[in-house]
Amino acid sequence: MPGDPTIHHTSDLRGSDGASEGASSLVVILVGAPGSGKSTFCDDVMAAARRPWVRVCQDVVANGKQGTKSQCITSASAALEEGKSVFIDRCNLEQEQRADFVRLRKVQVDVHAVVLDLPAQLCISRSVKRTGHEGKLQGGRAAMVVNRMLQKKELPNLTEGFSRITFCQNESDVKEAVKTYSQLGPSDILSAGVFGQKNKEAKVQLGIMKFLKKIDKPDFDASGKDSTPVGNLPHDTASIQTSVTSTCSMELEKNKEDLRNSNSKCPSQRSLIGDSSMDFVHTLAFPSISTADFQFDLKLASEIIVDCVSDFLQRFDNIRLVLVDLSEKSKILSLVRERSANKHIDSSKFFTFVGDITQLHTRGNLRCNVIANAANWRLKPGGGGVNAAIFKVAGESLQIATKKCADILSPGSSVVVPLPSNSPLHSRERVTHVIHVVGPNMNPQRPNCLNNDYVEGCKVLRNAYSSLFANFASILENQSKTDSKRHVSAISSTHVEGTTITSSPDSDQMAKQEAQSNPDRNKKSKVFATSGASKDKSIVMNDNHGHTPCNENTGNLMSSASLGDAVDENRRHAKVTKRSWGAWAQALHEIALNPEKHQNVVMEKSDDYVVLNDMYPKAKKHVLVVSRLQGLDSLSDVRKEHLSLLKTMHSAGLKWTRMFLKEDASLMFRLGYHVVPSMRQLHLHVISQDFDSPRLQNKKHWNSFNTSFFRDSTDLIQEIEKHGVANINDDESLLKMELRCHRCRSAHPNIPRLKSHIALCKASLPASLLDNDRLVSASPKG
DNA sequence: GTTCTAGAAC
DNA sequence: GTTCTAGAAC
Repeated sequence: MPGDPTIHHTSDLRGSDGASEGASSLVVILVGAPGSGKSTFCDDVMAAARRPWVRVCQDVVANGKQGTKSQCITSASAALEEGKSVFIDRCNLEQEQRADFVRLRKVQVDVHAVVLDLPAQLCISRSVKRTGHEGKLQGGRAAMVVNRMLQKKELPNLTEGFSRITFCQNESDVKEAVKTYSQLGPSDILSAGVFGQKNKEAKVQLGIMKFLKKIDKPDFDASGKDSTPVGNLPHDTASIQTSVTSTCSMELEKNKEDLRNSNSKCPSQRSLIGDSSMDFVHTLAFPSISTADFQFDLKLASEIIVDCVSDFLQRFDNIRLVLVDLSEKSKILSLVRERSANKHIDSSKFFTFVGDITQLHTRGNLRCNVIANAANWRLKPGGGGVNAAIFKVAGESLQIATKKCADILSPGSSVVVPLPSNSPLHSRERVTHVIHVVGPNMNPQRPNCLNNDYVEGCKVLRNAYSSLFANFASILENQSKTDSKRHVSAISSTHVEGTTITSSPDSDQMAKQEAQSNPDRNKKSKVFATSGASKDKSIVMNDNHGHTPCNENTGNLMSSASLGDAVDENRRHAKVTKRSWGAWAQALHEIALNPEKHQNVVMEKSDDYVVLNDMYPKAKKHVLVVSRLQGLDSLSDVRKEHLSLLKTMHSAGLKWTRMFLKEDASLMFRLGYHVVPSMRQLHLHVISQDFDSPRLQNKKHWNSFNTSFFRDSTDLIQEIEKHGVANINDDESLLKMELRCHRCRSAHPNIPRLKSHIALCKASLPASLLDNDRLVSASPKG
């Protein structure tokens, strides 16, 4: 072990004796300045490794070229999926730079840090001397860069989410660490904690790791009661090493399954979550999401439920999850029971329950402090089923409390609402929190259903449960913080050692405390499920993505709400609220309404539309067909009555493509609309697919034409014919997606590189563009 | 929509 | 140090 190579090294490296179901993968985040030897460390470990490793290096992640952080995350996730362990080989000197990689942690995936904290002088001299460095950082300027970076250095801390941190401060430390990791067999597990840190002053905060059950509590008394306030945890590295390699810890890691099934075997196994009295177990009761009104396939749903439950239970002790349904004959309950038994899930931690979720305590004699609601996207009472029942029993106070937390909820996400104590659900049923969840809709009788797209549906349903459980955990975490604060204050005021606080705080009080510890929680927000593999939905749930309030942007509200009676609601809503447009967004509106004043730019004019060149073309050919109908500003305003206008505009666009193709037969075109237009007045983009233009300058430009932010005119016409309204996903995070070539789908770190690539890429455009006449070219379907 | 610019990343 | 992004202002 670095710093003290002999201590605990043998016990440090332990096999799991085949007890675990599968090998645990590792994410090892290297932390160090350029020249600290990160790549060499990876190479040395991988040369002698006893498990499969993948090195993810930002300098080469994009097909051998420098890539982006999100590409690194994608690449790391892919390696983990394959059961490989991953080195994150980038500087990672600041906490923020590490955070996204720490989020790769999940069941069967631990995240470690290896800090190559070598003398700055050494790093600099190595950086200056080297040649052919992947990151092109070498020679004279290296010294300055390394110095600057080291000034910002933030050494990693367990509270960031690492289960193990190894500090290396000299070559022999590095050698030891290389040995430790290279000897790690496929199912071996390294013990948790901080190793090799010389600085005794360094604070070690273990609260979060305890919460995540990733490390043992370093100190507990013989009675097994948690008597050590966080502030009293040993800061001395040696004592941490001793505690994490105790017999109890060995058992814990050797056979997690056995220990999960028995709280009594190892006192330290008891989680410190929430209620410190052991007679109450935090319990979340939840209905099956999406399988009633939204008609999600029961078998698939049962698989997802059990998988998500199983994942979650591996992380937490002293909690219970209960799936509730009204009828004994419930198919979903029996499917879940069957699958759960097959997966050997501890039935004391997860079980099904027949009864009314609003009367579990009084009628069912089942104490559940948190219940989930299968909510609608508007978070409104009414409708039917569980949602109506919960709002009815909880009374108006739940509506008010909900309004304080969120406006709307998108499928796949959830929001926690602390239940005021005056709610009957709180006083009678002892429920302190309701978590509203929205799942995917598979019911064709409802607008915007997923049309049997079970790939997307399963993804959304998984997200819904992950979000629900993570939010349940967040309640416990907040309560745990509250308890631990109280605990500390109790000890300091009375000096009675070992006192445990058994009172459960009033939820109003707790809500206030929560608001203090998490200011965003009570912020009124829309809650959107984020898309993109790099984001961990289960971690950030109450994320306000910066969308404008509903009354300022009808379009935004409309299509983000893609469920149930969203369309009707928006029609009503659209009548009373209109999006406001900035002065700069009025240009097309002005031209469309007064084309005679703009003869210099108008190339064609009819009663229905005008055609003009886009003032800032994003390709060789880029024209706009602008509707002249007043009040029709964007796709979200389009209804069946506009169908013929849309068709007329499409024909006009096609006419112009034919003219362009006569000039240059190699061009290919798409005709479509931006889901959220920047300029007022409905306008159709006719754009050649070369994207060869100096005006294409940023990510937003690219993604607005190369993600589902761009909707093909033909598809929209079809949708409006069928449903009377366009099915649009206006998630503006689409505009921030990684940059991918529209031909070969390769990812690129920035716009200049993407542009160099697309200038050369000879791959065909995706086959999907050949469907439904989305692509217009000189030789049809070519 | 663009332009400007601070600051992130290396 | 340079390159590039992303947010503010218009």
